[in-house]
Amino acid sequence: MNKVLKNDHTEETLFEVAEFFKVLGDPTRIKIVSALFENGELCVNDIVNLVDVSRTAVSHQLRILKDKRIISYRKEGQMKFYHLDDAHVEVIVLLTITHLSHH
Amino acid sequence: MNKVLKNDHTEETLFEVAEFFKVLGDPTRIKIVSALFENGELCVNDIVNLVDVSRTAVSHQLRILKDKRIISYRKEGQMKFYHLDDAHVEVIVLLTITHLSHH
DNA sequence: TTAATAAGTGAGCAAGTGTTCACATACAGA
DNA sequence: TCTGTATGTGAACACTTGCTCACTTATTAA
Repeated sequence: MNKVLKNDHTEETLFEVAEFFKVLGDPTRIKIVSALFENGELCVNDIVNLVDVSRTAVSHQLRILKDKRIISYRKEGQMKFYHLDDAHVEVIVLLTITHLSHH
Repeated sequence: MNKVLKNDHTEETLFEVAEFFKVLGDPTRIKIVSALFENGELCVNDIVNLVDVSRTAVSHQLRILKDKRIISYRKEGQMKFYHLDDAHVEVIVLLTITHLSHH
């Protein structure tokens, strides 16, 4: 109690970490992210079929994931092919799955 | 599009992953977790001082973290010393901080 | 037993969130 | 141009969430 308490990570950094986890902390969004790192690239319709959520709801969630730089897309004709923006995300999710399976 | 789409991780597993991320996806809770892995063990009062949130709010969040098996405590007299329940959590958070800093 | 300290609980409420509905935009083919 | 397909947007709304307030429990010391 009278030892010096540490608080190395800044308020700002931890807030960003919380923001990142909050985005992945939704069933629809984590399903989208999982579908993307298992298939590499998917158009919106494929995502809708895989995650079993309405087209509109998927669109809204894709925007949130895009805004947070977790995914991006490649346009081809009238279709958009989404993919993970950063391999780190896959590592973090897989590590978490491993962690939870050991519980 | 006509290739076989993969969906290896079960709905159930992904839901648990989302639950886990949701718990860490709150500024107060991530600050508590961060304070715990930097100091090893802390009593409630120390946590209150470090995270700058009311005693009551900290109590509520400690309960959520405890229910999700992210932290546990050791009782000593009238005080409770909280600590992380699993080293994986620290790895996941630190990996995420690294990921975000490369952005 | 009384008072003080450490921590937790439950109701209430303001703020935030995810979905749906109706509508809009963008592109391709006839 | 008109039609169909692929995708996105904004408002509305029910549901969730994190905080505060008042109160409670547990432990220790006087």
